[in-house]
Amino acid sequence: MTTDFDAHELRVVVQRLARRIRAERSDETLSDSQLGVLFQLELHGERTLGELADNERVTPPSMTRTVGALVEAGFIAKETSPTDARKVRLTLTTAGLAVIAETRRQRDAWFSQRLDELESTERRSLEAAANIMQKLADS
Amino acid sequence: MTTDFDAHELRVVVQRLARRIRAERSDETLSDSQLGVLFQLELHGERTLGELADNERVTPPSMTRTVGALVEAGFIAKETSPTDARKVRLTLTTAGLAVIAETRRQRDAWFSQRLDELESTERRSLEAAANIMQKLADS
DNA sequence: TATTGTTATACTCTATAACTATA
DNA sequence: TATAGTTATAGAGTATAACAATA
Repeated sequence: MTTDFDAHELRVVVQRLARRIRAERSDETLSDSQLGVLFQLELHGERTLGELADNERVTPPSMTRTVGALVEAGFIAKETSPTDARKVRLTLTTAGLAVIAETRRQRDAWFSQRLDELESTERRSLEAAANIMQKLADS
Repeated sequence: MTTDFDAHELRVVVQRLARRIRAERSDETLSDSQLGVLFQLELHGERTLGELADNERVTPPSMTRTVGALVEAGFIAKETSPTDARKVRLTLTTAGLAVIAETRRQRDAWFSQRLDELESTERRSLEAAANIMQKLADS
């Protein structure tokens, strides 16, 4: 079919672009797993340790360690759940919110700049493709 | 401007899709760094240890270890450079070529399947965007 | 002397197994 | 008994520092 194109080529370019974006993070104070936890908490407001471990696909012992570092750094708060004393309730602190905002700002900065350099038709192409890629990522 | 859209949204979806593709690799016998070396050797034919370390952005001691594992597994061959005895010349073996082909096949399989489920207009959108993303990744 | 790669050692992140506290 | 989380311990992967071999 004439409209078909190479799945391989698209896959590779998506992975390459993701690596390029990732390399742009200049502030290296937090590991990927630590950032993942902060973004989870931003999304959900509060989470238990087990929920975070499931979401990030790591084991509970790993999450205990990751959470411990974030508590020590002052980015998240940890307290026993009021309804079930086995559980721990984790929430973002003000400092945690700030570090998320700053990380996002850094990551977006490079990308925004590149987008600004494109033709408007190219931006529209990307906008249309973004929705389709969202579907692919969710499947 | 009405044609502008959120750089943040596009960045996130690219990263999410890349993670999704990556998660699809079912054969977990090789680490990411090991696979990176094999793909480098496929691209360049032969490399020295230092060249591989630079390309993969790791230190020479790390690359010594990675290369050692690949030599032991039989995927690459290691010999002293004929022109400079300080250097080691690394090349792919037949088994190395095979494992690259299989990895690529696995990664493409999931993605091809998802693309087949799209409308042809959606595929055309992605095709157009792929070229633009290539430019972005190269910038 | 400078360069290429290796060895020694340590740190980070992750895992499994065994344990404690609570339901 | 089952569940939530922690502690003990080990295995990858990476780094810096010190070293050996070669240019």
